[in-house]
Amino acid sequence: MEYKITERGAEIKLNDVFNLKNTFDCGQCFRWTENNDGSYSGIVKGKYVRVLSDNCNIIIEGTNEEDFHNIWKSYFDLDNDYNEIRKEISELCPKLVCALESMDGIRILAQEPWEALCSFIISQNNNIPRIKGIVTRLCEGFGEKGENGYSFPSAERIAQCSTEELAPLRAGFRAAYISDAARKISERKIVLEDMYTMPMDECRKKLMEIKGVGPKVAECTLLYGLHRLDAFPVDVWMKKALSTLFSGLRAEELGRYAGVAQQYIFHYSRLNPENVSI
DNA sequence: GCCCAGGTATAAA
DNA sequence: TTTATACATGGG
Repeated sequence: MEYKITERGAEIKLNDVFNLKNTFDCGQCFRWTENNDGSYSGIVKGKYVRVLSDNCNIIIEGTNEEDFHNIWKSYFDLDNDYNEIRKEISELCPKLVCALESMDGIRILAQEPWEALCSFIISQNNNIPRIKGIVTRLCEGFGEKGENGYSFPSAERIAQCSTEELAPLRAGFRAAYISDAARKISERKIVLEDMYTMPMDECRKKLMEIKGVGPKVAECTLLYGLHRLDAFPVDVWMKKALSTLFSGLRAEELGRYAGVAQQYIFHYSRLNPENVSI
């Protein structure tokens, strides 16, 4: 990865392709919006940027040297070469080559842990447009207002909210889960940042102490919020895809990049729904 | 109206 | 330990 910081922002040359649409609209995040020209805008840690991509060349518009190093380099996983990751996955599991080739340029974002946890609690039994709506109302209602939009509200802020205050989110039964998560995080009964290095089984167990967090939400939090690329969210679709499209493939076969593989499997199964049903 | 949405808590087999 | 049902809401 090479880069230079200009007046415009960070201009980066990668070894692998960065496909914005596949990355931002694949269901791993809910707060990036596409602009008319195909670029995307979003806010992370209260900082707004616009991202443009031309295959391996990307521009993070509106950032500076400091934020590039402290936020964007890790957020966009720029130090990982996804050609290398795909190569490792395909050597470990040749069955997946069709999936790896089906969707070029996906990256697994390193989102903020609390935002990921909260977002995936909201995602349960829900669809992406409505998840985005709830997350937007959460930010506009309780986040900090900046020049170009709102930040994601802290767990401390949400923990202060009564049931009535959360009602405008129209999150349904998930509102109580959001409250419980916010309380446990703000009281430090659960410390998400510890989970960057904790053994996976401990992380899962700890996360599932939160009401409304089951195996799926726990894995999503670990994969997308703590960048644990070995996490492996399994839902109904994944179960079906593993047993049909990939003839009995097991998660344990996928190694340290299981989470990346999972993203490709999910996409491939969505592209070929007729081959997924049992 | 009816069905479903990358689930989970709860109560029953 | 496994299997059924309710859960709030809104878009198709």
